[in-house]
Amino acid sequence: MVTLKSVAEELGVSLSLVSKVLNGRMGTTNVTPAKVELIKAKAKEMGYVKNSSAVALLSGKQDSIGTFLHCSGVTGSGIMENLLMGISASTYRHHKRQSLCFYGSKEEFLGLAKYASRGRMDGLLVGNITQFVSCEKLLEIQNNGLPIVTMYDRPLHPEITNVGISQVRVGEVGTKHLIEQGCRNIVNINNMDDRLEGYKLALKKAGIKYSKGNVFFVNEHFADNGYGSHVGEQAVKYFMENGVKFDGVVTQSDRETVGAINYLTKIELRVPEDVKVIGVDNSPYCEFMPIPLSSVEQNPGVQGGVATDLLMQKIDKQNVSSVLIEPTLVVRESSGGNQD
Amino acid sequence: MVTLKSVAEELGVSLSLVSKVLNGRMGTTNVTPAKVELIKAKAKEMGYVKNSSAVALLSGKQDSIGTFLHCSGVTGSGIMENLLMGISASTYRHHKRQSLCFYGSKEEFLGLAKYASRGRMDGLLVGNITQFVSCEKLLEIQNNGLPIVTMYDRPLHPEITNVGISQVRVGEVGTKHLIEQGCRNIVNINNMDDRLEGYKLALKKAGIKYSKGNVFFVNEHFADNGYGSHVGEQAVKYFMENGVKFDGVVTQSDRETVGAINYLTKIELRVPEDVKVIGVDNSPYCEFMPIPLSSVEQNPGVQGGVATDLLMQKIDKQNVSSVLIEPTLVVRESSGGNQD
DNA sequence: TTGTAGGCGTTATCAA
DNA sequence: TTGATAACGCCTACAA
Repeated sequence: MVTLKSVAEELGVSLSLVSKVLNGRMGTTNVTPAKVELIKAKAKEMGYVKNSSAVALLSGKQDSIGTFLHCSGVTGSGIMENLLMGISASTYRHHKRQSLCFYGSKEEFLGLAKYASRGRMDGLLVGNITQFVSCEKLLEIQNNGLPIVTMYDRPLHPEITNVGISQVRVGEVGTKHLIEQGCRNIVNINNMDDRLEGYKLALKKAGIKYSKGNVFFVNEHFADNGYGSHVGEQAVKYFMENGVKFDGVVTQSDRETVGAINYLTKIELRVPEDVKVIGVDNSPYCEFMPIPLSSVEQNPGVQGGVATDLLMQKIDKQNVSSVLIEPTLVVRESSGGNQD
Repeated sequence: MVTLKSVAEELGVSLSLVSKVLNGRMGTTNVTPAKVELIKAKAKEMGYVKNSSAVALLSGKQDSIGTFLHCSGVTGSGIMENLLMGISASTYRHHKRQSLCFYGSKEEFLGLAKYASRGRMDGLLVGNITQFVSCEKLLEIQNNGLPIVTMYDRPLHPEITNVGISQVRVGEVGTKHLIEQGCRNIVNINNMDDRLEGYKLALKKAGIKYSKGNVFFVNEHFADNGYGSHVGEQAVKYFMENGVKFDGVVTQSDRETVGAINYLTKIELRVPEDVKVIGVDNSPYCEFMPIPLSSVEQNPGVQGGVATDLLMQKIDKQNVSSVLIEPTLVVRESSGGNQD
């Protein structure tokens, strides 16, 4: 390994001179410019690179943040890719490195948690979905001096900074859009209280009465949390069989939207002419589906970036508080937005 | 920060004793079992975690590998997610950490390259697409003692170990499948020599004559490399307008498959009855499209895992050579596989 | 059975 | 203008 010492010996100068020259720390004095160039050239020639462990040991800073993500997520939605890109871009901006780990079970999470300390990283980002995370463990880690920022829908604990997506707004934005598109009987596929609240809010603001019969509560029909296309399909089927009249469907994922549209098409209802549909995630496939899908974009990239920025501030001992990211409406054909 | 020293002082014992106890290195001698427990308990109570910088400095091992990925990729295909999962799982198995960085330009790549050395990581994984990568730089890094494994279709250089996907096989597997499904006039959307070779190979093995007119060479029609749904659409349109008769289409992505099917549907050709279509990537949306898509899965997760395993071997000074991963056929309705 | 010393590569301070 | 030295936290060999 090429060290400062080896460069210095090669040139017959002292180690500390090489260090100063390479770091541009020569104080007010002048080293011979020729010597400076010589040293720099030699270091480059030998392929010298600073040993980050030594720097970290000395400075007490790792220049690295840890990222623990639950490995699931709605595959194909682009959420994880975008989240990672957002984190990566911010990390790069702050000249830090990112140490990424996935976990799939509580054991794996606790296994990772062992390494979460100042001796290994300057801060920790935890996110994707709350499953398997131990709030006590995170508090313990933070109390041991490692700043943490989580990326969940809502904060796990008042003392742990969180960057979430406003799920109330997710529900509201989609519903509001369909209302503006002329829908008056909007059904909702739901498995999240906040989104239901947003749905109700939008209806209320438009003076439309809320009816419980217009909501398909996923957990009453499926063991899992839904989000798959089969849920969209079943929900629409359920509404039809129960004689619920509707001209709009607010789903909770793009997959559900696909399922809903597949079923509507099968029973010869036209989208968006007869029924308008909007989903959540703005998945990449939205734009090239036979009927392009309108969707509420949750902006995971922004979430990752903001979370990283906040973590950097926390590392710098600044006070930060939890944040909610606003979702964005993306209008395409399934809600009658872009017909030509 | 909790250090060995602080634990030792708290207990009034020596630092080295704590070190020995926590590492289970007490040799043949016996420390009082009670004392061992006491030390362990105290360390846990104080939240002691080994300082990885200090260990790395001492051992010369970072216990960390770097991953440099180009940030593009076919969004929504799940390739990047799966690649990362594969790398992550293997990294975890080897008790290493993964330092992830994305780059989008040559400058960014070279910016990352500066940090690629033994003083920061034990090895380096580079992949996704070859764009902006400097082969000379990688060679320089490797010559400076950092083992590298790339994840590209083909090796950049004989001295840099590569884990690729056999693109010849990708072309062959899809074509062969359509032949087995009864197709005899198979057209091909193409922008990759290896896949074209695979396409020809499959035809040859089946005794079907290759005709250049059956291939839509993407670069003759588009400035970019294609892979989007518009390419599939245009390609099918092109074949129709040129009077090419076909009963099967081998595309080079699932997006192209969607575009092709969209166009075929528009001109009232039925998939898979009249025309069978197969794509590449086995993207998550394949299974819930109105017509579920058959696809050739490139197994990026396996690629990432194998690349990481090989890198670990390289780090251990073992000789390794480049590897090609076999693609896998996934049959669904678009090729007439799963009709019910 | 327990404690001490040296060194990993770097930087900052102080001395020459 | 340049060089020597201590310190960061840990581990290993060796001394007591």
